[in-house]
Amino acid sequence: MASEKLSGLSDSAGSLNRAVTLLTTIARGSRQGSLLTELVARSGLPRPTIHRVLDTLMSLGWVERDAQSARYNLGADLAALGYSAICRHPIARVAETPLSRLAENLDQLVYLGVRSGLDMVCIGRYESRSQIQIGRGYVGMRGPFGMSLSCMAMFAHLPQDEVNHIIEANLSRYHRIEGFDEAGFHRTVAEALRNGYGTYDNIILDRTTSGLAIAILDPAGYPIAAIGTTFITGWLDDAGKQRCLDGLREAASEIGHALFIAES
Amino acid sequence: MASEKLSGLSDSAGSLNRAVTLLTTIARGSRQGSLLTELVARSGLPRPTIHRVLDTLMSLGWVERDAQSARYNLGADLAALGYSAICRHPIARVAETPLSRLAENLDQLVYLGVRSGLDMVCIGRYESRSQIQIGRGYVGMRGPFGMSLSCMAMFAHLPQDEVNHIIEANLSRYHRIEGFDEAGFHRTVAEALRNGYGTYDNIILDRTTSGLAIAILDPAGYPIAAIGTTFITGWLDDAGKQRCLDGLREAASEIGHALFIAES
DNA sequence: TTTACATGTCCATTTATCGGACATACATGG
DNA sequence: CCATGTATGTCCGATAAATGGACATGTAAA
Repeated sequence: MASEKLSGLSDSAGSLNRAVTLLTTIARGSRQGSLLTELVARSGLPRPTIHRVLDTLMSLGWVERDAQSARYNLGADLAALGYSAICRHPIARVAETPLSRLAENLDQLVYLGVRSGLDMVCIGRYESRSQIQIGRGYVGMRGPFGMSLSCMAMFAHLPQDEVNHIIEANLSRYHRIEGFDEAGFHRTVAEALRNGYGTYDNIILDRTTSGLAIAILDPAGYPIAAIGTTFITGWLDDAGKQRCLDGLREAASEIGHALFIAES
Repeated sequence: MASEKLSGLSDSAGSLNRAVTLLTTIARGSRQGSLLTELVARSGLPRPTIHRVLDTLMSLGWVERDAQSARYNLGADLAALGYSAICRHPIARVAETPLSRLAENLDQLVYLGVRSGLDMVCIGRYESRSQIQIGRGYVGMRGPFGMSLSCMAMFAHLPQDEVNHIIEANLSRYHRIEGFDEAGFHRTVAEALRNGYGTYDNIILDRTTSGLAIAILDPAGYPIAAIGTTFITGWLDDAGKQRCLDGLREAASEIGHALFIAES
């Protein structure tokens, strides 16, 4: 248990790496923040080191600590920097219109997600007018890459090596999730690779919802994001699923064009 | 010239401080990113150090470099972390509804901004249905604190020491802005302190627009954000301005309540 | 060719990081 | 009341990393 490497790449630059590892670990935790002990367990770093780095990060405003709960959380200055970083990566802005429209047309919840290292981050959630919204994801939610619908769509376009590497590196994290079914997971991944899009039926976290997802590709064919939609299992027949797929494909293509053709 | 201290607080923890300074410097620059030389001039750090730290930040995905322009910019992984940081600071989410409504009621552009150290960061822009949108600000824009409308409203609620410190520390940055009028600036600040809200008439950057702003306070009375609205100078009479102020006050109070009373 | 500018790299010196070990605080329970 | 477990705070010598002056390269203008 514990002691994963978060980066997966470089090992240079000590304290900065430690800081990034810690911030990522906090981001992976609950929205209420994390206790120091939890960070020790999840990051695998020595406790005094975490303590020291967190002090530095707090003095920089990148980490805050709730007075009551003593939980560490991402700080306001990091959020402020986040706004600047986000506005230079226009994917969410470009996706806003087509995905809001799609959610309305399908009358279903639509998600937009990107990969960040070994994680999947939800960067958009578009609700329909229906009272019933299937899904508990929220913008900013971060989980192990592979555990959400959109990941399946991206697996279908990632090089096989990369898929294997991600799954292998994240397997211990998958197993920490209650009700994880490894055989079912591998079947779902294989199906995604075969279909070229992501499907999601009664696997992993949720036994009553299904979903479909399509990747957004850069000009080289590499998946940079994915959009997915969820519904209650059995509520859509094949024609309904096809309508979802068509809508997702159209939106993905529209977003890809806006990103790579309209750019400068 | 150049060589400002960005932090203003701590001097411990070498490389991490350097990294944060650099990221902030990049965020302060144009949306297209910054050349290494520009970062040298604006950050005041030695060039080899910047070069090295940027390499590290690039290996972490926190900084990217455009192949053509050779400009450094905030990276995708920093943006992803930004989503997580932002969703733990619910101000923008809470502000969405009241400020969209306000923009519609006033039929004017409404901004939401927060302070981050010596900078002001725009974290919300709410457009009316009018074809005429007065203002070039965008979400993620970062500038020296004191140069925008919302800062005036926050000055009115900051301790005098802090006001003086910010202005003194930023004065050289103000002067770098074309057309900066120091006397007019000080008059505007004094007026904000007297009124308790921010006004903005023909000063600083823009000679044709005016604005009004109100701070959002935490329970201790400390300003955590500000909302402002802009219009063409002379287009509003005193009654119109009063209507703006009332709307801003109401929205500020609503956001403050949602943040601090509804919270757990 | 010369001058100027932006960037890339080296490496001896300096300095901060590292983390095991120890200390504190506060529950719970026998 | 003390033993036990758990979460956190701090010290400090050994170690490893950051530092930045100096030099090198590539490129465009004079």
